Amino acid sequence: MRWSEIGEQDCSVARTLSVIGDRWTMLVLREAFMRTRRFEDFQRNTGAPRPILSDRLRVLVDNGVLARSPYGNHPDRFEYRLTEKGLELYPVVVSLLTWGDRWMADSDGPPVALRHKACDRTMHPELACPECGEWVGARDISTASRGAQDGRHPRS
Amino acid sequence: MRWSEIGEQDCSVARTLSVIGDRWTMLVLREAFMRTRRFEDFQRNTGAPRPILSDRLRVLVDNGVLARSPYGNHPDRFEYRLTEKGLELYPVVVSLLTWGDRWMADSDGPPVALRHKACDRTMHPELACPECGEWVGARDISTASRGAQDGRHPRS
DNA sequence: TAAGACAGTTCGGATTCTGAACGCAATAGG
DNA sequence: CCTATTGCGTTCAGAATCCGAACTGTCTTA
Repeated sequence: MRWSEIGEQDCSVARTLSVIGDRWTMLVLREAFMRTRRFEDFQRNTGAPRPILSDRLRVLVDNGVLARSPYGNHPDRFEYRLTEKGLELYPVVVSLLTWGDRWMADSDGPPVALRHKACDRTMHPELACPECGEWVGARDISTASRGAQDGRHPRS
Repeated sequence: MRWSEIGEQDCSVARTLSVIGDRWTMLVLREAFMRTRRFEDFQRNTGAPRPILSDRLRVLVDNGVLARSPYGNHPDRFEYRLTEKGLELYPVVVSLLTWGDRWMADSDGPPVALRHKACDRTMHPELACPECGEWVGARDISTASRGAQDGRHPRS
């Protein structure tokens, strides 16, 4: 199977990756969450080659994760902002950051700290069950696939 | 900048991606969380080409995300299991799944449901602040970078 | 008038990916 | 005993991507 066909899998993880699973894309999103909006800034901060960045921004816009809107004129200039759909990728980016802080940090400690505005404390968000409020980890959850009687075998 | 140098950025997201940011790797992890352990099963379920899968498994093992242990003999056979380090990637995978369920589902609904064992309910975990217990989204958090006086410019 | 910022696009060599085939040991079937 | 079949990779060569450098084109600033 080709990478370009992964979105066809009957799996929400695969379908998500078909939009944001490319190399560099996640770094573009990191920047977007850090309020980067312009091409040059995305390029400088992510380090992505220009043709790649150009392509990734296009894909994200086509998929409604970023919105491209004009901000200057003569010559026309555009900025890229997260849409509501894009903002909901925050848990993905934060989870990557949290894991990196825990397992990949060097002796200087985490490069960036997260502060919860409401309680004014530094922290790493964790997953909890919205039904009962308990914290959840890998061992607290089981999966049930939609019936396989349709001949397909969903993965997740 | 080349993708292979991504881990050199002073950023926890980038360092995490240097381990799990390759194409196919996330699908391998999805399988690992669904209790897939053998090469053939990873291959069948992810659809990754064999040489790619072989490489990705090696990288994950080298980075301590998966453990490779013998389970048969003559010929030697090995299985791949998540380590503690690997299990902590659960929030990343669940977040991808949640976003896919919300934004990429087809008319059949989510292919797989998550059940919280403790309260026996179907749900999607959400992020909360471990300090105060409040639910948190992108707008509830601010970032503070380690001082830039060292000449480096951490991204996150 | 010249230089620089900005937002891309074009080009071609360098990397990666990918499907098909192979290797090699054991096991199952006839 | 001979022949699949399963399992776990590796090898190979053509195809697809990547990526650095250079270029385009329009304004702004010196």
